[in-house]
Amino acid sequence: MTDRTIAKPSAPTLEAVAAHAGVSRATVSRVVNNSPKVTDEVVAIVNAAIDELGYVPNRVARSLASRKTQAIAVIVPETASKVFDDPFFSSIVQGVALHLAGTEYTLSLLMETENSSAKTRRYLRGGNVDGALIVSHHVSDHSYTQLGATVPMVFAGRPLIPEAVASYYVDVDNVEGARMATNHLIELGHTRIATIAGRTDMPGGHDRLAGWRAAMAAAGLDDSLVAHGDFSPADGAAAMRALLERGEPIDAVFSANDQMAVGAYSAVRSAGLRIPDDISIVGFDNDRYAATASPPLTTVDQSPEQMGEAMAGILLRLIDGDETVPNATMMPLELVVRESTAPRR
Amino acid sequence: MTDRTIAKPSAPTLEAVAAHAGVSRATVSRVVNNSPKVTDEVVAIVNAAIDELGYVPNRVARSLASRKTQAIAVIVPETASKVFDDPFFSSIVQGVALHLAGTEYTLSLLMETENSSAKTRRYLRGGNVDGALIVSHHVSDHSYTQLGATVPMVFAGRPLIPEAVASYYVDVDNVEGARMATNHLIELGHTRIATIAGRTDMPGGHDRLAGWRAAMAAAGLDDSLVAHGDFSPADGAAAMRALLERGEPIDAVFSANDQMAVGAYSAVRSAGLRIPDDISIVGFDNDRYAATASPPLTTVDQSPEQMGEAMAGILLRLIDGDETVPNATMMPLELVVRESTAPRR
DNA sequence: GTGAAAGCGCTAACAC
DNA sequence: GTGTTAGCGCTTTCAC
Repeated sequence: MTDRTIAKPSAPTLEAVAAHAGVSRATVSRVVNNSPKVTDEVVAIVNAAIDELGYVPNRVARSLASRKTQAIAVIVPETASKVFDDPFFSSIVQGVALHLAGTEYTLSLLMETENSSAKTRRYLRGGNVDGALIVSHHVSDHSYTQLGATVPMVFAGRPLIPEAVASYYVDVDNVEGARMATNHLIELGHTRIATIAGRTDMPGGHDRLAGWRAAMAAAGLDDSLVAHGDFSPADGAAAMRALLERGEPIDAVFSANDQMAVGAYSAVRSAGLRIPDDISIVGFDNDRYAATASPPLTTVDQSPEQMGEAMAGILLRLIDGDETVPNATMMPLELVVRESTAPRR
Repeated sequence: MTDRTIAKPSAPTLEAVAAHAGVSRATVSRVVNNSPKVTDEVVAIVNAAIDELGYVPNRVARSLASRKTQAIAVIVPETASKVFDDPFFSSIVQGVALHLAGTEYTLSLLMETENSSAKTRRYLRGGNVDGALIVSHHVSDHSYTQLGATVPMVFAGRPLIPEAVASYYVDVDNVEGARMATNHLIELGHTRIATIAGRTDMPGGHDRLAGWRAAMAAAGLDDSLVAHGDFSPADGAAAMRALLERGEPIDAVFSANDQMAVGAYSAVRSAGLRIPDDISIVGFDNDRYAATASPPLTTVDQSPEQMGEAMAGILLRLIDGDETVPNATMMPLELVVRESTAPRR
């Protein structure tokens, strides 16, 4: 086999392969696309020609003709540093990458820059990709929804705006997760359970507070111990301090996310109290703050990586024209019990 | 004017704009591409038609005709989790994204998966992108070098294999950085300076050891205190332990990276010694381990973000056919003095 | 300055 | 099964 793969200046075209193999371009195209209706013999000849010439199909030409790009975009309307530092985002992208690895699709990562929203829209409408995944904490970014009619897309998280009802999204049942976390505390015998809630204008913040309320109500407990924060450790510390300063007894806390829970740790300690001996704490997210906290934080695991995988899977089905895809897909949530919670003394 | 912009299933084409504006397709194309040779009047008419129709050029068709994709790939032959967890990788990608934000280029992120090396090669040769950035710690991945003839590419880090001499890369002067770090220790009055070297089959490991040797030799100091590790904290601890067990006096240590330096911290303490009182330690990389270590680690900052920006800039010049781009571009290195180093007592 | 026409490299009917 | 013939939507000479 003359395997002379000399680096030619211009890549060989399908036409060159056809000539070399003595068949038509259509046949070469069929072979390249694994069409079943080609003689094994011809397939062999064509493949030999392909190898000999080192032919690689031009994806752009292919895309133009087939109207498929075999690429999807992951749009994260956040700065690059945020995207890489926030484990939620990075895990989702990881999940997407994982799912795509088993396919022929490639991934384009679009992050927000100054006013790149317009740039992103043009990108989406310019036929660069077959579909898009929108990942954001900000509800407002469901504004991309309108483009859903042009190109299939799947969102991470439930849309808050009503116009987006018809959009596709993958989410976790935050209400249920918060309920699980709170019930865990209740089962341990705690009765004075506070919550450090997040911003309620975000679906997650809103629903987690609702879940806590639901669990408290179901157990007939007082649900007045509420403080709010914006999901950062500093906010968690401040919220915990505020809770403690009320002077009312508190034997457990449910925090809307791990970062605030870890912030609460320091406030609890500054008050001379121990975790979990005096106060049990449960977080939400199971991010890296949770596992490395001391003591390790009991939390609700939402596996953003699985979420990313699910999003990619759904998008691909949408691209394939699957009409049976449900608008909402809920991911399972799991309580991870660690050492920050203990039975009431 | 019959301005019925009803949401058509298929996007308006350049042809539709031409018809709407009463000009030829060529003229519309010229307007879209800001050609100077079009009357202001005509430009206005065409732009009006574009707005009215909500026309967005199809990038794929454009790419096929112009033979430019306006996209570059960032290839990181590592698993997605590694890419996102290792600050070196994520910072480079951030830098690239930053640079690209000011251009019309988009970024495709390709991470390694099982046997995706072949997939990546096809991607590169398939005309998906105008150029590629290869970011890896593994020298072997300079194997992509051969493709450099097909599509422009820029590597992060100097190639170790000789065949790659003609490739483009951005790197830091590791020898100089190690020398700076070591000289800092020497200037503080230390004389028994050990080094925890990395793997010498990696350019960084090799050169940092060489820099330490050079500085020690220049100062006429003994350069026998050498231990090796594979860049992890555990390796750093083991290496430090080995150094200490020699029983020879040591008053300072230069570690080939921050992670090993932090590992050395624990070994030093287990031996009942204090940092920097008994032993001064300098790291390399200025990653997040360095800043959060206690005491904060004096280290050499290599700013991978700037490196990413530089790589993107160089690649774009290469794509533009700039013949004056040098093969090697060295990024400045800076010593960040923190509290892990102190004058000899 | 503007238009006509010829592709870019491939896929997709439609014949044979 | 295989070849023929049109395009996909745009850029780009080349005339005018």
